[in-house]
Amino acid sequence: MPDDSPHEQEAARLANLERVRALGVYPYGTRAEGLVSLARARAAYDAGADEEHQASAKSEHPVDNRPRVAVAGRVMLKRDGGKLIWMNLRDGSGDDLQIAVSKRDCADPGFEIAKATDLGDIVIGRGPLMKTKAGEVTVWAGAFEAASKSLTPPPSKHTGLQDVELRYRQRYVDLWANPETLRVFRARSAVISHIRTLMEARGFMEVETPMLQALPGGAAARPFRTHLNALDIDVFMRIAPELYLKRLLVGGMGRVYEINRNFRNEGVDKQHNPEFTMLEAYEAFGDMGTMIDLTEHLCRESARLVVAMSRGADIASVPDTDLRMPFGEIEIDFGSPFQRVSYRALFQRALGFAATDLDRVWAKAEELGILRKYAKHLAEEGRAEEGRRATAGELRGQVADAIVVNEVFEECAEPTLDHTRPTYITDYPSAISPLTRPKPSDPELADRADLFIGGMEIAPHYTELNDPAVQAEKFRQQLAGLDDEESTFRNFDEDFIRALKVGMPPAGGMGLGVDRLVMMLTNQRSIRDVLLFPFMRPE
RNA sequence: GAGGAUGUAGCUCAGUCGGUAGAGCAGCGGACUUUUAAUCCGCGGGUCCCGGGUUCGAGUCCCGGCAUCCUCACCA
Repeated sequence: MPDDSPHEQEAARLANLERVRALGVYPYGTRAEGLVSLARARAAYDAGADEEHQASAKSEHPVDNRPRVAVAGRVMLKRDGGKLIWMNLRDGSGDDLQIAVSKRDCADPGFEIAKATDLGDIVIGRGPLMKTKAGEVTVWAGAFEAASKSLTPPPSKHTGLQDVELRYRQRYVDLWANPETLRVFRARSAVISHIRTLMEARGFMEVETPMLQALPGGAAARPFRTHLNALDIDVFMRIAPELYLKRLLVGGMGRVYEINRNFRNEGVDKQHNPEFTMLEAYEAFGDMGTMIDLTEHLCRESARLVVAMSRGADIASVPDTDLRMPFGEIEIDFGSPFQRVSYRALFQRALGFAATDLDRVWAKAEELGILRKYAKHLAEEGRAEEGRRATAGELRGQVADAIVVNEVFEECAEPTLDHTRPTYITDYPSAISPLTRPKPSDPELADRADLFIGGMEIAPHYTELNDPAVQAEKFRQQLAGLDDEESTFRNFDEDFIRALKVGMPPAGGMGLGVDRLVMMLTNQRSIRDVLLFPFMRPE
């Protein structure tokens, strides 16, 4: 009798669970020996079938020496033909494989277990590989075992799991129901592993620095605050590892890198998750230029890896000309040399006047409405008359020119970059680069370059500041410009200055947004699609 | 923070003008030893996101709320 409770489908599965138990079989399986992935099983057929077993079939006394395998997988499809049951299994190898359970050929109680198998169950099949009339490689089960029960009905076998929210919240279903999801995360894992290999090959040592910090620094961002009970003090999740990695340079570690999470208490959108993965690297006696070479190398070789994976080909066989990665409506060219343009040149090209032409910059800022938020800030701080918007003339002098130049730059110049060509913007203004060494030839400019790919900022590169006096002064300037809320967690890092006084070698540094790079390489428009468990509001 | 869209069966989705809640797959019963989204016969399954309101009557209209997505703002 059909169960008319709301949990009809679960009840049916529980009934099948009991059918398996009644056979004297534990439905949730045990350790299993000799299993091969479905992809390897298929490969075993291709390798073994042509030579051995076909040679045997043609001989006078054919023996059944078809390759025998043991496979495990989740049941995606089931076609019960009465005394012969067909199923399609899926595992994490990125392949599906068909299995047939015949009443005649399968050892007891395998056939009865197969009868009681529901879509979504995990099963084990052992037997020879064969090809059906239609040419499909199939495990002809001599034994069939239950490995785990799925009490929950699976998503549609046609469409998979489409609901975006469910895909993020129930990634454990998304991963096996939607092959594309598994593809993205296999690529992500391989890229990060490959980056480690590339970094080690260049002599960089991986380190781990504090994620729980008493004094969050190294970037301009609001931190998460938490509490350390043992000492009864507030501590912070790190916003960047930079100040600790530089301490390691002082200590004599010449080339260090860290791949780990940063936490920033800010907006959540398609490009920002509260926690995200960053590669940060520092090279003693390098500079911005060596770092630029490094990120270009890492990005290009990561692209090569992803292309090789998609082809099932060797990484060395993929030429630079094939590194055109689809991203939405465009293709991003990772194979050609990355382009370079200076901050001021890009500004001039996009705006039609120089970044140093401050009258026109301020006028443009006012035209764009950029000044409004500063007027609001000033009003909130009581530095301007309340209820009235300060004019550009009044704001000028209270807001740094470089900040306004940069607002105009980000609004008007950055979007004009060719999204199909990864591009370094070089020679940023020193005033907005507090941890970077000013250029000796022009102290107004910093030895800093930012890599943009597909319209997204992927990585900044710096020639690091190692003069403790200059660094201390820049810290002071930065703190002076902060409002009350920010200054409660932004402090002058005395120990970092003390470390610089010990002497840090000249160095290049960079930070690469790993999630964003993976987005580019896997054609995902949202950072949530490259994070296994993106942050979600609690249900 | 503002605006827009979405929320209906386990999954994917229809639902017209306000008038008894629909389909495919999944599920249940039956048949079937080479099927490929198996097929054939039969059957059951609903907090229409939540809470109010209008109405004789609300999945549908109105108000409030929640969640997700998109755009913008904020934010390196």
